[in-house]
Amino acid sequence: MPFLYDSPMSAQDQDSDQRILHLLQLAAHRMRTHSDRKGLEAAGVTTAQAGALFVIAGKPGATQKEIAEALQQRESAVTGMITRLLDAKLVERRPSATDNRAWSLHLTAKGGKALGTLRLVLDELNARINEALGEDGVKQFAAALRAIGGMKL
Amino acid sequence: MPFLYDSPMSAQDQDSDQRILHLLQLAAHRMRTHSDRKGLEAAGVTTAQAGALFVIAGKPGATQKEIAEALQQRESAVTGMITRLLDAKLVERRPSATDNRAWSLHLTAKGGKALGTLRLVLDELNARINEALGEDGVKQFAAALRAIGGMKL
DNA sequence: CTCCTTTACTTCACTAGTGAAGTGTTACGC
DNA sequence: GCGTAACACTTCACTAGTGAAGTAAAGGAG
Repeated sequence: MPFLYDSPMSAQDQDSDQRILHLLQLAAHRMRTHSDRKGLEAAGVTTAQAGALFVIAGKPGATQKEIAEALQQRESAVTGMITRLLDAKLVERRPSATDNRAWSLHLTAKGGKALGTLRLVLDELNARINEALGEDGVKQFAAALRAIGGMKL
Repeated sequence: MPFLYDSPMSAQDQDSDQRILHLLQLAAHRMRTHSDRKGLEAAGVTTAQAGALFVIAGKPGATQKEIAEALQQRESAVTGMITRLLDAKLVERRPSATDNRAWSLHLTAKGGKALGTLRLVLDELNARINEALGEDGVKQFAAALRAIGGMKL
């Protein structure tokens, strides 16, 4: 029955054909849950929390607005995140010296230590990705991700 | 001052050096929120819901276990998702004919229609990605995502 | 100086996921 | 057959995000 071969794209192939979009979500989700597990067991910190800690470490005194911009999220998401980080004593905040609406955020000693541990965990995972994709592969992959990040929507 | 050029990686570069991992999360999150907005306005359906609908469309009668496997999630996540899809009348379920523990899931007419609309939205976004990365770029990108999806963890 | 708009943050209701613990079926091994 | 292990699904507490609406401080333009 030759007709079967005339349409090699069977139903499930076309349907999983959210294509790149779906592959991207799947890969990101897989990496995220894995690094969540590793981060929690090694430093008691999730991937999302690590993101905020990295931003604050890179810019001590950062405001929530700045964190929201760096992580490409709404400020309401950052409010929630910072609340959890304050509860966990990983971060502390004081009123901004120059703007009474804003907070000035800083890592605690505990936060700095957690970040150090986290870095090892993430470096290890990044190394595995490097290994899987190869030197050039990683560069092209990063360029593609940046291109998607820079797409006008 | 030549020394400035000796260490081009300044503090914030190293800190955002969760590297590929972070870029991947950022790009995935950006695409997701965008397609959530588009999907909601065009078909009243989110990206995550679209995922489940695609699986069911590709395999009518699918069980929640099968959906969880296809989407690489826990079954508890699928319970929640299906509950919302049932509430929205996009999906219906009957007891499995062969296993009294399992449900047999099917799209409703409304679900099928929503999926059709969704496909257009996602195709459009995929097309924009194709445009941004180029023919070859997309192939390499997809290969990289698959490699990451297939990494042993 | 006053009005008005913008801005930094908060709150709320909701979607979406994890992971652990629990319920009830099914499927074996003997 | 019968007990027990594996399995399909559910529930719960929690993290993490959106988007809309609200509060109070900041910063002009007149």
